[in-house]
Amino acid sequence: MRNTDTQKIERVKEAALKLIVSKGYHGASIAEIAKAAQVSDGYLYRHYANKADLVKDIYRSKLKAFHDFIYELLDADLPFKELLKRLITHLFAIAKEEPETVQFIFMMIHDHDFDYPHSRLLALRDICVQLLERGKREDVIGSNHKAEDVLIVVFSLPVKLIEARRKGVFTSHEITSVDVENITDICLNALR
Amino acid sequence: MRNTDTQKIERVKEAALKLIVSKGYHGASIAEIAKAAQVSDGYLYRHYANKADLVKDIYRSKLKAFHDFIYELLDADLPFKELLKRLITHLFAIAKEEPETVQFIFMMIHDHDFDYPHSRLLALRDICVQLLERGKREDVIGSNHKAEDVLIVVFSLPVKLIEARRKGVFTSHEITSVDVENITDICLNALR
Amino acid sequence: MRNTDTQKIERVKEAALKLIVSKGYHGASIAEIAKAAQVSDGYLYRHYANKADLVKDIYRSKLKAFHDFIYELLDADLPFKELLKRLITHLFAIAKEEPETVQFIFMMIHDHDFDYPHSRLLALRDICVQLLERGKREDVIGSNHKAEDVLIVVFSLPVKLIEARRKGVFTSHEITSVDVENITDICLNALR
Amino acid sequence: MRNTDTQKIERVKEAALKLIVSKGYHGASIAEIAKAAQVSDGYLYRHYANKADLVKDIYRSKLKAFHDFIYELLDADLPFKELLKRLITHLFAIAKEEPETVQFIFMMIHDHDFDYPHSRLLALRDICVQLLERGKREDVIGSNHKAEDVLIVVFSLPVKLIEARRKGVFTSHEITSVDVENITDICLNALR
DNA sequence: GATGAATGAGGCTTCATTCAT
DNA sequence: AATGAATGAAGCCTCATTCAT
Repeated sequence: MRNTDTQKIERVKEAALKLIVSKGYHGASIAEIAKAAQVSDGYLYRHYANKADLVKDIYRSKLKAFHDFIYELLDADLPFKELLKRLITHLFAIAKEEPETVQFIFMMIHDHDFDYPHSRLLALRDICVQLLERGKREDVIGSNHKAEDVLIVVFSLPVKLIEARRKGVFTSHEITSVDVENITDICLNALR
Repeated sequence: MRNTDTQKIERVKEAALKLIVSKGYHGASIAEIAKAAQVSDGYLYRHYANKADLVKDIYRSKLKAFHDFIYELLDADLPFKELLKRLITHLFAIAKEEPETVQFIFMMIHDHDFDYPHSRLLALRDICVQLLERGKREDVIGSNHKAEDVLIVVFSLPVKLIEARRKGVFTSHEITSVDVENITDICLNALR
Repeated sequence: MRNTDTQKIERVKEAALKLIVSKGYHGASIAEIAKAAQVSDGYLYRHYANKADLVKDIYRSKLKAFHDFIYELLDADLPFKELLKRLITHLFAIAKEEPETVQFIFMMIHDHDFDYPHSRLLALRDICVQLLERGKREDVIGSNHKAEDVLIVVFSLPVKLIEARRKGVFTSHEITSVDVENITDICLNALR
Repeated sequence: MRNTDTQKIERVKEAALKLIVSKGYHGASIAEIAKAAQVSDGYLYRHYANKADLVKDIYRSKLKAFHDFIYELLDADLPFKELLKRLITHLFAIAKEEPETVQFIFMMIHDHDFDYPHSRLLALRDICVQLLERGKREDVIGSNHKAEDVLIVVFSLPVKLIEARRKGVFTSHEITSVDVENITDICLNALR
């Protein structure tokens, strides 16, 4: 029962994410989400007060999953470059395996109706600070740099590549390990 | 008459942009846009076939204005670093003076209902290629880099800073000339 | 439940028919129809894709009910004249008991937006052919006549009387059995 | 000028009739009518108080033209059968040459928003009475018949044929002189 | 707990009509 | 006299949400 329940709500979240990415927040109706999740319309309202709440929950959990992954990386005792490479590899893997998730986060970030959750903001800050410290300790990040610089470099360059490829600005080739190396180097150079 | 007309439709475009940024495409109703522009609901439909058309027009024109500015920079015979600095300065100026415009473009880029106009894609490509050539000629961009790398670096780093400041990830300080220098240097390093 | 449901949708169809007759297709708004049927606006759209669909359904069902009645008459083994009399009596009865229905069908027939359903066209053809055969077999219809003549005579004369009375061209007296006799005779003469 | 004026308003009436027939009363917009008539939207309102007035005027004038034609026939001293034949020929001719006119009248007749003009009702009555008298005088109409019977027979049978052909109930062949003879005979038989 | 029928507010769009020019 | 830009009421339809079962 608890099991069924968890599966049901997971199906709802998955369906919501996919439909919102492909049709926008308002374009994805509760009826459609419920149908795709093989759940009744009313079922949603036993778990969430309204549509926005459902979306916020998905947003929060996706961000958390990403941050959790980074914390795991930080816990493993890796050289900075290796850490960065794995982080970028992970980002590209998500973009490949569940491109809707990346799209979804992009959409939410730019939708004023959905604030970036404060707890996530704190986590993001913390992550950047830790990365900066690691980088400086290993002398791969210049002493003049701040945590904000890390944020800007590490969390925008890989993401911009994903976007550029999806849009086919120059090419639509799948992202490969060559790209990982390239982006990692660019990031390292940027922060030198 | 012609004058009034131009002002009216400009008010509509401005109101639409602002409301869409603050409430999303679907959240900004025609009624609200028209009211904010002090225009009747029907007025819109004398100029655009529908709501999407209005938005596409704004999107296209904002992108074009940005690309036009860059082309002007390219035409002026500036050293690469100076060119880059001015480009970044311009981006920050827009973000400061009309933050909604930047937000609007972000939203559109991530909204599947609104394709990036093909003509703009070509312009963007062309701009990156020209920047790459300039950079290589002056030996400030490494010979291993491609136009895509320029795109990723030049068009994501400054923009990410704008976003980080707006969200107050680390600070909400206004962006200053110090930041311009900093971001310019990071970009140059990134492409070395 | 099922019961309520059927009643509801019947109320909608009835209200739609009446309002369309009195105000025309475009004159009868969904809001008005729904209100008259004591149903919400949205209710309609759980049963029909749109307004036109609702109207088509009513149109089709009214024509079918009429054709079904004639088929029953044809199945009963009546002399041609008696058959004709009953058909005409039925038409007048409908015109008296539910004048809107007759009006509705007239309106639909002359509205280019609503095609005469093909299945009904075939039924009408079939009915005329059967009537012709019967009449010829009993020698009350001249051998020179075609099914089209039957159509023209049987389905226009009674209907034109209904219309003339409704408009009060000569009189607005209710249609009586005397009229039935009269019209029947005129029809029989016409096809002799 | 007067000339131009008359032409203009005639163009408007013609455009209105055609558009109303093909798209319905509400489907034909003033803008479209004005455009088709190469006239400004506002021009209509210098001649008619509103859209309905324009339509009423067209309706009235089309009916009048038809009645005038019949009065001319009545004035010519023709045998009843010849008179009837010419009337029917005329009806078919209109149906062929300007089918929209016939359609238009049908639509108006069944549209409760547009009353049959009283003056036309009187004319129609008068016409039927005169036809009845003629027929009786020549002994081709039975003494038992009333003016209403004439109305029903003469004004519904030919019209129903036109409709049947247009809809292709049995055939879509153009109406020919053979049909004229046939319908004339049927009418005469009907009134014997 | 779960459903899904029903609601009705609100969205986009059309178009008859007005009126300044 | 004639225009046509502008209006805004009103129409059709969608969909988040509720609630009886």
